[in-house]
Amino acid sequence: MVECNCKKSRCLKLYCECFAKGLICGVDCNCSDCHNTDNLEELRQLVIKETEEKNPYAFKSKYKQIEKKENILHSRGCNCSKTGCVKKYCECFNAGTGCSRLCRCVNCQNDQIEINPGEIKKYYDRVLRKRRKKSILKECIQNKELVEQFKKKNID
DNA sequence: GAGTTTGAAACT
DNA sequence: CAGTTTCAAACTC
Repeated sequence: MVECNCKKSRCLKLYCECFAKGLICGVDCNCSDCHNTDNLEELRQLVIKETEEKNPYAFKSKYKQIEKKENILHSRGCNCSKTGCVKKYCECFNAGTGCSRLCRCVNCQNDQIEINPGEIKKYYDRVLRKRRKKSILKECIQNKELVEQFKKKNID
């Protein structure tokens, strides 16, 4: 069960675990000012679209099955510098998998997953973060009436 | 439970 | 692009 405790993201950023998994926030969430809801579906879809424009992999799984191996690979790698990748702060460790050449971690004490040099490109999801001039979420934060307009659209 | 630490996501 | 800030979860006490 995915649940979140977001206070500031309105649950429409990837910081929100529900949103990041493509889910609407549920009854178990303890979020504040949540905009990741059924009655704001249209706004939600717009933000999802924007997020995907910035990063096409945003809603794709970060975890890939390696061919002919049991291991799962974190396709973007981690960047841990302080925890040795042996705490749940590390997305690889948290997923119960090892680090690999895709990671840029320091003093890694996690298990290592071997990938052939030639396979690196195949597994690596290059995250290009395009900058946006305006985001619909930002507009909503600045102009609450916009949110109300989105809500009304769903009442009909 | 309150406060701190961490690294992904977001931003400049 | 690199450096910085924001964020919510992981962690500590």
